[in-house]
Amino acid sequence: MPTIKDIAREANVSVTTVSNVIHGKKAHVAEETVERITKIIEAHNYTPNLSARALVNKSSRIIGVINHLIPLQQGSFLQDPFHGAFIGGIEQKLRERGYYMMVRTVEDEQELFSLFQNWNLDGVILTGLFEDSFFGRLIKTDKPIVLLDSYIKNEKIFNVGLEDYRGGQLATKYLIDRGHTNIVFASPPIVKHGVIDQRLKGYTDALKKAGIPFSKKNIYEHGITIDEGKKLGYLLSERKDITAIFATADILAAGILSGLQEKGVHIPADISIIGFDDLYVSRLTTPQLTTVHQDAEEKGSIAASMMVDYLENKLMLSRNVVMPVHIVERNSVAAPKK
Amino acid sequence: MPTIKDIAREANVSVTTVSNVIHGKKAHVAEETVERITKIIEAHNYTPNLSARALVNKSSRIIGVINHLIPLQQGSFLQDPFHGAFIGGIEQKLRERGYYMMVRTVEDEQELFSLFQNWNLDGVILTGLFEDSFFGRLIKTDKPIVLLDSYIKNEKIFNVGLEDYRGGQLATKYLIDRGHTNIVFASPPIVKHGVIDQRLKGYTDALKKAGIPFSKKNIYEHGITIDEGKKLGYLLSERKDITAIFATADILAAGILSGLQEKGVHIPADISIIGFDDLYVSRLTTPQLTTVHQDAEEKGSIAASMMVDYLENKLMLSRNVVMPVHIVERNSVAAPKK
DNA sequence: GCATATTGGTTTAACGTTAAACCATAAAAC
DNA sequence: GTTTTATGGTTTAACGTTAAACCAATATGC
Repeated sequence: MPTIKDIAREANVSVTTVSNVIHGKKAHVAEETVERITKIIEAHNYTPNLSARALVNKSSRIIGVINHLIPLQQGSFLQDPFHGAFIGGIEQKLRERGYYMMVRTVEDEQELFSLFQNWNLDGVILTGLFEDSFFGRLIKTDKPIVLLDSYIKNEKIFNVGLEDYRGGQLATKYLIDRGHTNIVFASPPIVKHGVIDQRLKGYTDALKKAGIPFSKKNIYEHGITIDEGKKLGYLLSERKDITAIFATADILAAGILSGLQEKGVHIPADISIIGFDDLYVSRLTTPQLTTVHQDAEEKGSIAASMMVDYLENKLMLSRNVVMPVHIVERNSVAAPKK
Repeated sequence: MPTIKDIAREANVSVTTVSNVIHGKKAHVAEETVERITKIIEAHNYTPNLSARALVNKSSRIIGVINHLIPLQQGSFLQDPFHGAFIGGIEQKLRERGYYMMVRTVEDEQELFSLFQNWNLDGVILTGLFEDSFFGRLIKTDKPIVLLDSYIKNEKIFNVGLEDYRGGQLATKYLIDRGHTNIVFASPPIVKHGVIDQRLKGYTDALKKAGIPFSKKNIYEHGITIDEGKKLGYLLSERKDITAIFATADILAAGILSGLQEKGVHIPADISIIGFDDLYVSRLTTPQLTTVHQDAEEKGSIAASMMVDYLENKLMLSRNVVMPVHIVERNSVAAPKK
């Protein structure tokens, strides 16, 4: 409630002097005055109005966490556990470093840019799919942009990604090493230059290395919900030739698992499944899912750190962090029946 | 990038006239002028600076979505699927109605109040546990406060809650109706006047109605993670006397299920389990969980609607929405063995 | 034909903060 | 003993927006 003017009045100084105290500019204010003002500030629990600050500084300490609405998306992106964890990681780190977070979905570049300008955002962390043109005006502002899992390459844009290719390879090799040769690749729709695309490359390369022919019949693109997974499970229960499934999302894997089980298929005895993500989902199924681990929360934390490090001119580790993956062995994979 | 001044200059009018056009105050501006200015605004993609607006209006159109950090909480509250869905519901509704969302964790009343004042927040939606004193200063501002699942009663505070008592009763009765008499109540720590407290009352009352004696030995308070649930599952596998478990969170139920199964207990043949929440978690386990359904996303949506309705002087349905629960029957409950 | 509305604006101050430029007074320099 | 430099401030303008108060020209009332 009190403003800098109230503090100034009570201390019998100008607002500039109070402002100087707040910003620790000791050059122009006597030690004694600093103390006096500090006490008054504390007594009134005064904290500066941030809208006013944003206005004059053209910087708000707000980071926009933005999701690009994709056509088929239903519900908020926050409901998906991966994004929940990711944004959770961002929230914690931003708070720790004294920044604020505005979460929003946008439909197009104009909406993104307006949001950015109107709130004097200090940077944006973006999730979803974008084309280069999406950033045109944003880049010119020289404010930091961090993308999640993007394969767009641009000097001015940061990225926090994952070893998707390696993950795909690892998962496939894991199955091959256990004797599987007829492996289904189940995924949400494959978008050029997207993460799934990379995982698919890992899959095909792993097959190639093992001398196993690639079959288009083994690629299934599906919606990424439990129910869609289940349907796919029913479908796959008809495929007597396959012995293993690589699902590029745990939630999908869980659905498939459940669909197969309903049709009397035993996992992993009849069919093995390996997932991707290692959200807590993967420990809920019976059998628990063997899966490729990634740390969504850590991704968020790193995205926020990159942002703030840049804003504060700190040394940045990298402009393109690629998080490692590893396989977590649980109980959904076994050797194929003879 | 352009400001209202730029628009005014180009249209050869004062900024007030532009402002009037923006706000649709036709009283003082000629139809022809409105059109001319509108065109210029559109040509430049001009949108008003919201920090400046917030400053003069003392209102930002930002709603704070605030979590009160509880001592033992690890990680961000966003990671928990219930909160993810809840906040997802808020996000969608606020966007739909032209508001912004600032998500943040606070440690104490001072932090909450400063955040509120400094950003000229239009209202706050709070999750977590609070005492009345937490709202003292906030209430005086007459801005809307919406609480999630709170049993604090205060004329000035809105609430979006759940039929927790009825849920507890329903779940317990469901088990009793199927022949169970020795029923464990498993929950996170029971806080006075909290949701769990209500569910517990529902449990005890259902027992009483059925003439089943209440036994303190059947109450287990535990951490609310899969691993904690699992441990509890191990523990409960020793209790040869019990035939059913009512877990007041699906995530806990899932953990218990898994712990019991590891010890060779068959669900539901040996022990029945009923959960609470009906997050998608409950469809992932084998067997799938029978559970008390609630709609977290809808709760968020309603919380946001109450907020905005109040801000816009719309008729509000209620200041204390209590969402209904119902039981979703799946496969984790059966009659006890003779 | 003079007072009164109406129409279509403009001027001015304010919101709370920051920062550049300015200004006394006292101490130091030579 | 005048000039220079610290020290410890203050004054002023600015950020982009809104809204109350003002004003001139024309139309209307009787």
